Amino acid sequence: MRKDTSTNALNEKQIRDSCGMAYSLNIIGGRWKPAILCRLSYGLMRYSELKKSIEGISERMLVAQLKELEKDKVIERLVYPEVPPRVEYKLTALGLTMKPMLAAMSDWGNLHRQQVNAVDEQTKVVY
Amino acid sequence: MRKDTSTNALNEKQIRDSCGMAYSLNIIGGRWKPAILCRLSYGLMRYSELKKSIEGISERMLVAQLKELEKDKVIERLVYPEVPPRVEYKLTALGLTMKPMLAAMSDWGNLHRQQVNAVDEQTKVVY
DNA sequence: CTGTATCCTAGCTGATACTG
DNA sequence: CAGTATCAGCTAGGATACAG
Repeated sequence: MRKDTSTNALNEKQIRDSCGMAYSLNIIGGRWKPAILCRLSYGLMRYSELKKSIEGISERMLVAQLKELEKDKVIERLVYPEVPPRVEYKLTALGLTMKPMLAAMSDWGNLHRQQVNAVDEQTKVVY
Repeated sequence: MRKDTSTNALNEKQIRDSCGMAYSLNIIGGRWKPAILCRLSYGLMRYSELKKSIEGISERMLVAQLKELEKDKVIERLVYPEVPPRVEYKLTALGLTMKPMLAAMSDWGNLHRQQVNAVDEQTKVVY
């Protein structure tokens, strides 16, 4: 394995890392999945709770994202055959393994957001 | 702070977490930024090296993503007024603080990808 | 070598209405 | 309550040619 040219040379590990990251993004990326996963990381919630808590999401998108997450086996759908119907969503065992990653992402985001606010806008804090 | 109803109740921390995560995704999300950040996390690279190492990316997208990352202050653009021109990209101090998050994401992705391969396809391993 | 400029497509996303 | 169905718009992304 040659040390190669002047600057940074590609190696297999970097390629794999990039693939892994892209793979994670495929699952947790997009506009709504972070919000869903974050909420479910605190415990199970039912459909209507998710819908109410995630401001601006349409039913169409909520259902679509939940389905994808279910397909990827990170969340689980629990249907109770009652009237009125009740459906709950929760992280699977695999989903729970994402918590460190999710935590790292929200931590960095919150920290950086604060810094940006502090530098650029001084007082503007939006939650 | 009431304990609220039957299942999981929203609280301020969850909202913030979700925002932080979405904020991170705004910066590192998309199809190409993970690949770029992963490579630069190992050290500086010049434009042509990035282009060559990231298979399938067009010049248009590479430039666009690099510009966004620069605007977000996570990478830095170093221009050497030479002939032929040379431009290098590297993580900023802020960009370096992302490394734990990036590592968490690539680790989880690689691990989960292996599991999926192991369960669903036995032998198929694509890098 | 390091980009711009132009045009084009596909799929994500939103709004709304409807159903078991 | 927990979804489906349909239509339409936007924008991220891709192909190609050109420029400093």
